[in-house]
Amino acid sequence: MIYSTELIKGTLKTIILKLLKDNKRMYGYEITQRVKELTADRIQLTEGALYPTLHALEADGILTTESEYIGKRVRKYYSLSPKGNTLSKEKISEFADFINTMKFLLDIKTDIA
Amino acid sequence: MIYSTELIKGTLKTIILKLLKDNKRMYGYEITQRVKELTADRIQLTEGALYPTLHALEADGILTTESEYIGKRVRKYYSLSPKGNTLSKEKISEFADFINTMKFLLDIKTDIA
DNA sequence: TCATATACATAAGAAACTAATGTATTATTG
DNA sequence: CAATAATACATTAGTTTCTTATGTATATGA
Repeated sequence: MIYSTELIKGTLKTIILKLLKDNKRMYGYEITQRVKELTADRIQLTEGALYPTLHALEADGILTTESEYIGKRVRKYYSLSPKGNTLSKEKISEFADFINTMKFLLDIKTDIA
Repeated sequence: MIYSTELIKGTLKTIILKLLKDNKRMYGYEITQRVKELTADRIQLTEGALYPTLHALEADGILTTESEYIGKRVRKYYSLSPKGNTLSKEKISEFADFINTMKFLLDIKTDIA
């Protein structure tokens, strides 16, 4: 199943914050690949959405960056700031709560598997 | 918990289609009240989002309408067309699938209650 | 060597929302 | 019975956030 784009909207920040919570530091391209892999291609982040969001999170003091050269190519690593660490937890639990509300509203049964 | 607006984005159509699937016919204001009630005020649809969406769904042949006078006031009832009935099922199962993907991605445990 | 993958970035336009405003009727309550 | 809140529709300006396209450059594999 490929999700309609409208459905994924609003989840990008949460996804980024979750991955960085688990991985200490990641670079943009790596994030796109990891999400693709973890969701069996169901969610494919586009660069046009990802990079501006990363820049905004950095500007807000939620992410910090370190740039490194890999050969001649720059790679920009992102990490959670303390503020970002807090926000990460908040966003994930907000989404967990949202799931429960929507499951009730849409009368969706949990799979027992 | 009050959800961040970005989170609810993209779920409006699905919510409308689910309510109309269960209720045969409903009017706009009724939909806002029902959602508020069913979610314990967690999701509050705004009229500026709801009415244009209802109009768009009608224009797409997904919803049909009947206007009735209640006293001197017009009330506009919406119902699912056959096409809308199909779409309703699709949207709900798409969201159910999306929930599972996100639960896995964010490592969210299902509540056993 | 040619195509694909890696890796960053921006920018125009579209979609979908918020917040505000507008109009009008009906019900409640002090 | 006057004022307020609730009911019920609708639109619009502006914002956010995305898509799609484009741009630049290096690295890899066939």
